[in-house]
Amino acid sequence: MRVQVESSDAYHRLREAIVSGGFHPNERLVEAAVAERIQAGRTAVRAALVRLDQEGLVTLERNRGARVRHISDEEALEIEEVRAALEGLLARRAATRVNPDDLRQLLEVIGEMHERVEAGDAAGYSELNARFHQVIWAAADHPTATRMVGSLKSQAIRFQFQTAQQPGRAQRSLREHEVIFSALKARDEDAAEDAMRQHLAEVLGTLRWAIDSHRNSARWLPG
Amino acid sequence: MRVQVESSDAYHRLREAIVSGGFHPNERLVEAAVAERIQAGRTAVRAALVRLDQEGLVTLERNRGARVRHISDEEALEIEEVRAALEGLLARRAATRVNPDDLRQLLEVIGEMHERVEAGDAAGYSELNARFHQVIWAAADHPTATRMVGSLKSQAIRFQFQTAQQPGRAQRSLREHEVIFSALKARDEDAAEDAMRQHLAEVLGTLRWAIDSHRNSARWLPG
DNA sequence: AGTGACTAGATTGTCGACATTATTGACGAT
DNA sequence: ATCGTCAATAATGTCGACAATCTAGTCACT
Repeated sequence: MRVQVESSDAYHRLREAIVSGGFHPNERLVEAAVAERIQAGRTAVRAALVRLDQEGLVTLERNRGARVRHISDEEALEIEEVRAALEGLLARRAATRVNPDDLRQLLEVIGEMHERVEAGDAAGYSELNARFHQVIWAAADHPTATRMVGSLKSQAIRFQFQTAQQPGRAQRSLREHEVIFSALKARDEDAAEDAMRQHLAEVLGTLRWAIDSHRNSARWLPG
Repeated sequence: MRVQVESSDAYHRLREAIVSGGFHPNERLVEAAVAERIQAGRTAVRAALVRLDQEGLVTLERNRGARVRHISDEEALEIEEVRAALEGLLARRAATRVNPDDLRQLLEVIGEMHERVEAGDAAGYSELNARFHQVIWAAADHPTATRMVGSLKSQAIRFQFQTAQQPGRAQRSLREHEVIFSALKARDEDAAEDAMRQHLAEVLGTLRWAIDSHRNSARWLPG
C-alpha cells in the first residue's frame, strides 16, 4: 500500500481537477485542504501551485495563498486571438509535412463530424474538433508552438461550450474544416494558414457574439 | 540588517543570472550552491527552479536536479517563428490603438537607430530594437500575447547577437522598422501585421543563415 | 583491459515544526 | 451606525533534519 506519491503527480492531479471543473473559478486553494483532497503532501501541493501559477491556471499572491484563476470574457477573447495566430503557424508547417496517414486520419475525423452534425450532437462534434486539431499539431512537428497552444487551451476550456452550442455553428465549422483539409492535401502553405486563421476568426466571432448576448441577458434579468 | 529575502526575489535573481549568462547552458544547478550564490534559502531556490522549468529556462529531472536548459539551434528557429506570429498579432492590434505619444516614441527610437547604424554600434542598435518592439507591445494592450512573447524572448536571448552582428543587417532592419512605423501611423491593421511578419521573417532568415554558416565552420575546423 | 557488484559521498525529495503574515470578529470610541 | 483597534484564528513561508535516490569510484573476477 503506497501512501507517498511523487510530486509531479500532485501537479497533474490538481491540474486535472481544475481543468475538469472540480474547483470553481476564484475558489481559494488552501494548501492543506488541497493536499488532503488529492492525497499528497503540502510540499508537493506547493510546487504544483507554483507551476500552475506560471502556467496561468492559478494566481498566487504572496502570503495570501492561491486561487483558481478567473479568466475574464475579455481575456478569453485574447486567448482565442493568440490561439488563432499559433494555429495558423502550425497549419502552415503542417502543409509541408503531412504524410498520407495524417490525411487519412483527418478525412476520417471529417467523416465522423458529418455524422455528429446530422445527429445534432454538439458535444461529440467538439470532441472530434479537438482530434482534428491535434492531428495537425502532430503533423506540424513544432514542439514550441504546440506546447503553447496546449497551455492556452486549458485556460480557455470554460468557454469552449459557449461557441460549440450556437445554432448552426457546427455546420459552418465543418465546412471550414474541409477547407483546411483541402489546403493541407494540396500542401499549400499559404492556403493552409489562411484557412486555419479564417476558421478561428469565425470561432472568435461566435465567441464574441455569445459573450455579448450573455452579457446583455445577464443585465436584463437582475436589472 | 536583513538576512531573509523573499522567495520571489530568488526567482528574479536566478532568472537574471541565467538570462545574463551567469550560468552556462547545460550547467548543473545544485540547489545548495545556487542558494548560497543568490543569498536565499534552499526552499526559495526550489520554488524558483520549478517556475523556471515551467518557463522553459531550466530543465528539471526528478531526483536528478536542474540544469540550465540548452536551447538547440532548431529550437531557436522555432521560437523565432512563434515570435513572428505573436508579434504580427500585436502589431495588428497596435495599429488600431496607437496614440500620438506612442508614435512620437517610435519616431524617436528610429531617429536614434539612424545614429547607431552610422556609428556601427550593433549593441546599441539591439537595445533600440528592443525598445521599439516594447512600445508596440504596450500600444497593443494585449497582456496575454505580450506575456508569451516576453517568455520566448528570454529563452532565445543567446541567439540575439548572431543575427544583430551580420554585416549590413542593421541597415535593412532599420528600413523594415520604418515600414512598420508607417503602417502604424496609417492605422492600417493588415499592413502593420504584414510589415511586422516581414521584418521577423528577415530576422529568421538571417538567423538561419548565421546558424548554418556557424555549423559549417565548426565542422571544418575539428574535422 | 573490461565488466559488474558494491560502497561512500553528494544531492534531491519530503516532512514536521515554527515564524510570519493575513483575516476575521468583537469591542469600544466617536 | 461607522470607524478603528486589537486579539484570536487561520494560512502561508521558511528552515532544519532525515529519507530516498543518484553518481562516482573501488575492487574482485573473468
